[in-house]
Amino acid sequence: MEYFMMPTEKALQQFKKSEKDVIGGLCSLANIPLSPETAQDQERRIRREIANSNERRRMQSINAGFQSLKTLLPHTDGEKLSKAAILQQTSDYIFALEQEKTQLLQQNNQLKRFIQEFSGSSPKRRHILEEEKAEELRREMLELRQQLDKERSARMILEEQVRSPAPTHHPTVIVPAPTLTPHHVTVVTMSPASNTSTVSTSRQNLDTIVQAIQHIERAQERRGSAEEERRRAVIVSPAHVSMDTTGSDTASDSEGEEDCSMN
DNA sequence: GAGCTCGGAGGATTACAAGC
DNA sequence: GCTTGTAATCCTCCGAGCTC
Repeated sequence: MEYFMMPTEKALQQFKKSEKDVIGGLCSLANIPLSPETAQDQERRIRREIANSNERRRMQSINAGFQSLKTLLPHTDGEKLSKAAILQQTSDYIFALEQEKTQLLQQNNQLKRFIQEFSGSSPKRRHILEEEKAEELRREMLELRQQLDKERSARMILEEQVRSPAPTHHPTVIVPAPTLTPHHVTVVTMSPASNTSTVSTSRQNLDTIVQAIQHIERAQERRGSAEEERRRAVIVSPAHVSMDTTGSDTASDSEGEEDCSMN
């Protein structure tokens, strides 16, 4: 088919060449002495044959390589694969093997660490573990401090509400300040928001009340005086509170001391 | 310069779809 | 089911370029 599409000149050239080959071959078979030109052609033909043979061998080695590659591929027994497919699948297979290798190395390292941890720790290792523990404690302290700051600011807001002139109808607890100054009191009010706000706010309020009660109990133990108890820790109405607290310098002065009471 | 490698051209073979 | 056209793949040949 493609032969007929070939340019006429080329076809003719090829035909002439093969004709020469045939003639040369016949002459050599018949021991007919060749003209100098034909001998040259024959030499060329021999060279060509050698080159072709080499090319065949090269192709055979390439194909052998492809076959050996194919045998290394998984699940290719009897499956027909082109050279391109063999190359592609080989590439994929190598990639998959490398992934698997990486995964296995990671597992190996994990197991090594595990064994090291459980096979008696060296002083150095112990030191490292202690450092880690200390770091963990530092983190916990930091978290507690942040939580404390939050609670403090929440309480400041509450105190601000207490100091405001508008009367509130929420239960208020006056907590004796844990200081030596006898007239300092801390006012803790259930905020109106506690009814509608989030659970965390209610929890904060509840915690504050509990802490206030504990404070009172401690104060009672310390002072032992019934009269002082009555004066320093009373549950009063909101109107009372606003009157009492506005007169005192509690809110601002007790700020630093609350840290101790809260902690 | 001989040998080797590479790329292009052409032919053979095979698989598959479409038309009858 | 058979024929035909087509695409894909492989092999061989050949010339050109590179290496030792």
